[in-house]
Amino acid sequence: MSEARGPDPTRRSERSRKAILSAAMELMTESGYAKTSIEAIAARAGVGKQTIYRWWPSKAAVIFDALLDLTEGQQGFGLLETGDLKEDLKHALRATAEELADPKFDVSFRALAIEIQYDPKLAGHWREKMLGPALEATKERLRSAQRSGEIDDELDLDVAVEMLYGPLYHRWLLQTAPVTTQHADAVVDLAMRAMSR
Amino acid sequence: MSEARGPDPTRRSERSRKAILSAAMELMTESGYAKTSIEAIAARAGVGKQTIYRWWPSKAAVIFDALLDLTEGQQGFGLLETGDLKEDLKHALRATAEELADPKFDVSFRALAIEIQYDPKLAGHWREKMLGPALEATKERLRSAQRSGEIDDELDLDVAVEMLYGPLYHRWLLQTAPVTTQHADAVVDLAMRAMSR
Amino acid sequence: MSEARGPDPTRRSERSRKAILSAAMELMTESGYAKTSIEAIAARAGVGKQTIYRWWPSKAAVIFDALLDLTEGQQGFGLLETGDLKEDLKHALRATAEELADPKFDVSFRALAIEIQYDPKLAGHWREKMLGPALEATKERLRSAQRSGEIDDELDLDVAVEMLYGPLYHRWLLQTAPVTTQHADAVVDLAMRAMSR
Amino acid sequence: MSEARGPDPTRRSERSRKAILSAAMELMTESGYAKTSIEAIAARAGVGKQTIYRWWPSKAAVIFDALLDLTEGQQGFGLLETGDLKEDLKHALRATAEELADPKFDVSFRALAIEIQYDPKLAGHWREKMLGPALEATKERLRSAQRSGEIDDELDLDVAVEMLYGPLYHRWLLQTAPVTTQHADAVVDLAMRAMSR
DNA sequence: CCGTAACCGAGACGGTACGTCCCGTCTTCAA
DNA sequence: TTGAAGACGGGACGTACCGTCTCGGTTACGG
Repeated sequence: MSEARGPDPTRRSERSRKAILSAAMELMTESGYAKTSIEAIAARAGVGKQTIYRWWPSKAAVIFDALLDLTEGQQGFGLLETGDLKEDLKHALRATAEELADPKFDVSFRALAIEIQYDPKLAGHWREKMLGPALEATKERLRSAQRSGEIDDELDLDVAVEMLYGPLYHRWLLQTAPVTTQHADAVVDLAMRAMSR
Repeated sequence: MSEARGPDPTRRSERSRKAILSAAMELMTESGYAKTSIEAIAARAGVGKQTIYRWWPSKAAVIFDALLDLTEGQQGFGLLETGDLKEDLKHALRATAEELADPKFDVSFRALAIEIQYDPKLAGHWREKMLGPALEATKERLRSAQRSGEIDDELDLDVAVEMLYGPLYHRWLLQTAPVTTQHADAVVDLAMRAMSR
Repeated sequence: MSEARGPDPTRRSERSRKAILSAAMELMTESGYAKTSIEAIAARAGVGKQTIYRWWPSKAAVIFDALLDLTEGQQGFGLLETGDLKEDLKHALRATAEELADPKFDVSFRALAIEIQYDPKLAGHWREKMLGPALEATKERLRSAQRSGEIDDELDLDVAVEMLYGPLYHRWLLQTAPVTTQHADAVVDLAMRAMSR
Repeated sequence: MSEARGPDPTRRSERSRKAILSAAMELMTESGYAKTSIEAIAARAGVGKQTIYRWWPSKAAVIFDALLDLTEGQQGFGLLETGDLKEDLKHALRATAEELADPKFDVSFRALAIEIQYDPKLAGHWREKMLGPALEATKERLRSAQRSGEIDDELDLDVAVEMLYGPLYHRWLLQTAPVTTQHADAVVDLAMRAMSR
């Protein structure tokens, strides 16, 4: 999010960047998105407001970077390829379920899910950096399963991926029931029946 | 949302109620949730701010009622029961897809999906009045299909319902692709393979 | 200064008005004009900033009203008419000298003397309400002295008045020497020599 | 104003000094004192902010130097000594009147007249370099007139000088009427009546 | 049929946060 | 080492809304 043209990125203070990102995350979990003001982030981070406005175009962009920072260092997005498709998918979906159940993630993720409605640039970053990798990796694993004959090779993989992750997001978004690893397992078991042959 | 204790509902001005709700909807589609202020709604509706605060506890509650008002008069939530399960499900999911693709719905629905995070009372109404009926109706249709032997009667119907609606919401929420009736059909076709026998 | 068109003056809070004016005066004497921010006035007065901006167009306008409030209730501007012109003038100039020497007055008066440069509306009020009355009263006293033959009736009274007050303001503005009642007396004594016959 | 201890004056860039001073003057006449920020002066002069802060302690000090620069090269402050006191005084006062009527001078002079209230060091320079010379020269001319018997040798020359310049400054400061050479003449004519014998 | 108690429109109030401008300091790099 | 450039922590600007409050006016009901 931080590629603004004006200021000189080589002179950027890494110290401030980190302080801002972690102050943002703290405030999000403590008080939620609406009450997390730029002013409060700046104060908590011990930084001038301008230093935030210089490098990020909006509160949402700060949260986005903070969330990326949090995710970073996590697994390399590639799915396991143990030979057992069902287990590999369960592994992936359990990770997603845990993320969605983690309050740190939950609050920020949900907030960004709205903001992308109004901010096309943010929406792009969101798709490319936030969701794309995991979804693409899953699709790739399914492609490999098609090659090995485990699943139907006529299958529309986009819909298949949605059938895997969709139920989790449905539960999470609409708060109809808690998102758990058991639920993830149940989803994979059922989805496999649709994909087989 | 309008059951607050203090004021006397019998003396409530229906004229103001309607003006507020439609002003709210207008502003939401014109400018989005964040910029739709109570002040602006009051001004647009030709109403004092207090008249809003008297009857609704928050902006989200106003939007919620406005959205309900919009949905109202739509189909009676019960699913068709033509004997052809696949067609009945397609009918239902196409309706949902069209709603999600409708900007009027989109903006408000998405906004409320965040707010329920912070407002448990709203979350309750949301589940009961907004989502519950359609989801429950679908579950009921699946139960009837179990009874008639069309689908597996060991099936976990909660997960089955999520497998139907989840892919639509996934696409819509994450903006990975447009939500269309064709997509709804594809989802039903695939999900049927998981539910059969 | 407070005749702005927008807000309804009948609903104005007298309590706030007074609090603002005296907070402004306090801060002026404590910290000077530059450091007297609207924000600080509002905070000290226990008032929202908007309440200041609603009724005054600028910081200078607030100070102006505060200064007027201070002056108000003072002598009725009319000069004494004891029959002894020299004594009457000394009475008037001593009062002016005391004002100029009073820090409360000094700070605000000097600040306004700049601001009128940029704000024609303020300049008008300044001439009409702040300076005009005293100057006009002095001129009137001189006119009466002309009628009674005490002073030359060819005299240009505008210049005569300036010759009385000018030396005091010169000293005060340029800080060349302290402004005292003794100085006022000396000025009157000398000026009388120019006006006589 | 430019004698700060730290930096080495022999290495100072004359180019920058001039650019800063004239940028300051330009901005003062274009936008007034309040809107003439150090940042704007630096930008207009094509100079880093530090170069200003290195050599001047405050915005007022820059303006002061800029104003001195402007005055410099003007008449050598000494009053004419033609033998005709009245004409010599008129010559001097007309010059002052023209200065006060010149917008370039007006804006800066007025601004400094406030600042000296808060900055004793500046006040000193102001008295010594800005006002002192002209006032002292006038006093000297009056002394010479006392010696030649043209005017009363009991006269308090400080008050006499104030009686000459005071009316001009009074008009200028309080904006009661325009300051013109005609006015200067009228003042001298009247003041001469007080000083004679 | 006449108070009187409510809702209503309007909007002033004490506040919080916005996004911007500028302060004065500090750091980097070129000449 | 000076100077151009500009990032930094910070303070104030003037504006937009927040949610509460008070003000007339206008129904509409109970004595």
